[in-house]
Order: sequence, then structure tokens, then C-alpha cells
Amino acid sequence: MNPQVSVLRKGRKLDQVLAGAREIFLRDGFEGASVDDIARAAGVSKATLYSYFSDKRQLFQEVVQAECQRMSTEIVSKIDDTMPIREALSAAAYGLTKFLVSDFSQRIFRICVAERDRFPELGQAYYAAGPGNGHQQLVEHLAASVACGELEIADVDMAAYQFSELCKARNFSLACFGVKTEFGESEIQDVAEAAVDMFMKSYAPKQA
Amino acid sequence: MNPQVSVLRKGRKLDQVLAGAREIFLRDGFEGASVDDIARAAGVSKATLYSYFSDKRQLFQEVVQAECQRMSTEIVSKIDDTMPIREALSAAAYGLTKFLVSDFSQRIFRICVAERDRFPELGQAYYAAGPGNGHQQLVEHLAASVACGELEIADVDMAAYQFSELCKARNFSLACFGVKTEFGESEIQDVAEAAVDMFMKSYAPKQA
DNA sequence: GCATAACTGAACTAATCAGTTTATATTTGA
DNA sequence: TCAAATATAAACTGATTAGTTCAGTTATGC
Repeated sequence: MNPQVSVLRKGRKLDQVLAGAREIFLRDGFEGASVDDIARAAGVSKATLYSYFSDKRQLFQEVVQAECQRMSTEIVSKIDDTMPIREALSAAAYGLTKFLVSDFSQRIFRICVAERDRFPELGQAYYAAGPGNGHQQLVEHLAASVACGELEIADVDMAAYQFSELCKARNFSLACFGVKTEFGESEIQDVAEAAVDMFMKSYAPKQA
Repeated sequence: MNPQVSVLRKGRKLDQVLAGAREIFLRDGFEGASVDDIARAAGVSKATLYSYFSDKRQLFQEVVQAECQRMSTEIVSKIDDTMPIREALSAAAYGLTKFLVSDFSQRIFRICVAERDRFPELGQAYYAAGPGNGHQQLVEHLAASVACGELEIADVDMAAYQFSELCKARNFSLACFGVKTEFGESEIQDVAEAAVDMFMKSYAPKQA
């Protein structure tokens, strides 16, 4: 709703603190990050840091919330309504497949998963801003394509889940478990194309 | 290779220690678990614990390795060759969909992801014993079905990845992020059926 | 230029936790 | 039965870290 709702003290170094915290939390996670490290990375004294935030927890939440907002707006800004469905899906599949194995996305994912017990609301907020949001967008596009006869889908909601899940085929698990961390263009394209192929074979009306 | 290769001192309380460690690590993760807690849960003194294991790390590795073996043999034991492909896939899809959102599987997954930096080889071992192993099994089955004309698949490897990924649709992400933790039978069945439907539409030859 | 708010650095507290030590007790097996 | 192996409880070390305090410094607005 309101992007700047936080009631943080204003002050010269607030942005520095947030930037430093973002860097260290993203690198080390919540438990792994030490407040001294954050203060050092931010170029700020610990006392200053604690004048903005009541504790480590609050600082962490503020950082992750900001990241969620960043991502959410970035994802939404990339949607294109004018293409025919296959092209639109190809573009979406490629973007998603690539994003899912990116270092940034993997780090955020790991933090959310790792801190699920300590911050139950964190994963939920991330889900809503990221995957949940994307899912909604996709459902709307699919429904529109069904309405104009481009697609034939009994359960649009499930189809949307399947689509995004297909973009995780092979690469995502490998990345999650650290079996493979770098992916070439073709490894991303292959998965994206296979996802679109499968999706279209299932849900595009056959011209008999 | 060798299931009992570990060179641990033998002694009366070894099994107790492992059981206690399993319980606490599974509950609290590596960093979250305290050795005192483990000793208490095992009904053993800390000194005894440290007479078996040189440090917390080694104890953790031993526990996770044992869990991987347990799971791997359990999964392999459930495979059935005699069914027609659609039924076999339905059975596999249901089993996998259910397993993926189980408390146990989610906990192991979270630990592997959370401790990726501290134990890079942990996620890799788990992947090999679990998802990787399952993938191999599936590839073989699919290849056999292709050979006898039941299926028509250009890229069997990719198809297998797609199949197991489809079983994660909707539920898995929700569980991962803690948005939803309990799933009813029908929520599992729906996903499994949708996975098989999509898979068959893509890869079962049309009887024209 | 000066009062005020913001910031610094460094030392300090209090808690947690991995791993060790020691003196004592229990189990086992021969 | 007795000696060796194994286990115990509890106190201790040493390291790390969140959060506080405070005397002194720097920047800002008026």
C-alpha cells in the first residue's frame, strides 16, 4: 500500500546503514551477520546504527521488506500485453527461468527458508511480493487468452502454477543445493523453451 | 558404496547420541541446535558425546548422511515396473507430491539450504541421494516406455525434470515459505493429477 | 557564530555456546 | 571378582556477539 510507511528516525546516515545491512545480510544471512560487520560495512558507528533501529531483528525486517518492494515493482514493470500468447509466454518463461537461478534470487530464497522459524512472516511477505504476485499476473494473462480463444484451460489457477514451476525444471534444484551455481544462456533457454512447449501442447487448442 | 564406512568409536551409547542429534538437528537446524540440548535429548553426558565425535560438525554430517541413506533406500524400494505408464506415473506423482510437502522432507530441505555455505557438500550429497537418484530412476522408466512406444519424448532427461517439477506446483512453494504448512488429500491429489495430465498430453502419442 | 542534533569510538555488560577437564561412578567380560 | 573400558556431572575456558554507555567530535540550521 504505502511504500514509505516505516516510522524510522530520519538522519544523515540512515541510507548508509540500510545499504550496509543489505550487503551483509544478503551475504551472511540473519544469524550469520554480525552487527559490528554491518556497522563497519555501512561506515557508521554501532551507536548510530542502534539510534535508527531498536535491534538487529528490526533492521533485518526493514531491509528485506525494501528488497521485496524493489523486486515486486521490477517484475510488474516488465509485462507486455500486446504480444500473441506464445511469444508472451516465451518472454515470461525466459525471464523467470533466468531470474530463478540468479545469485540475488537464490540468496533471498535461502534467507527466507533459513529464517523461517525466526521470522515466519518474512517468507510470507516475500511470497506475496514475489511468487504470489507473479502468479496473479500470470493468471490474469492466461484468463484473457482463454477468453479470446487462444488457449483452452479448465483450471487456469493450476495452469499458472504449472507454468512457473516448469521454469524451475532442472536448474533450480541444482542451484538450491549448490550442485551447480553458474548457468549458461543455453541452459536457461532450453528449460524456458521446454516449458513453453509443454504448456502449449497441453493448453493450446488443436486446429483439427 | 559402503553403508557403514564411518570410523566411529563403538560404545554403548552411540545409537542414543545419533538419535538425539537427529531429533535436535531436525528440529533446530545446525546453528540453532546446541550441543547441550543434544546431549540432554540423547540422555547422555556432553563428555560422552564428545568421546564419539570430534566436534559438532562431524556429528551433524554423520546424522544427515544417515538420513540420506534412509531416504534413498526407501524411495528406491517403492518402484513398480509392471504397471502401464499412466498408472505408474500417477502413482509416482502422488507419492512424490505428498513427500515433497511432508514435514520431514521440508525440514531436511531447509537445513540443506540454510547450511549451504557452512556445508557445501551437504546439499550435494542430499541431492545425489534424493532428487538426483529419483531423477535417474525416472529417466530409465521413461526411456523404457519410449522404447515400447507408450511415450514419445525427444528429450527424456528434460521430460523427467519437468515431471518432478510439476509435482511441486502450488504446494511446494507455499510450504517452503511457510504460507501454508498442512495440505489435505485433495490438495495433493489435484496437483498430482494435473501433473500427469499435462505430462501425458505432451508426451503420449495421439492415436489419430 | 552558536545551539542543537547527529555521530563516533571504544570500552563494557551479559549472555550463549563449543569444547575440555576432572574426579567419580557404572558396566562389562574374562 | 577385579581390571579395563565406558559413562557421568559439573565446573571451567575462551570466544563470540547483541546491545549499552558515555565523553568527545562533527555537521546543520537559524
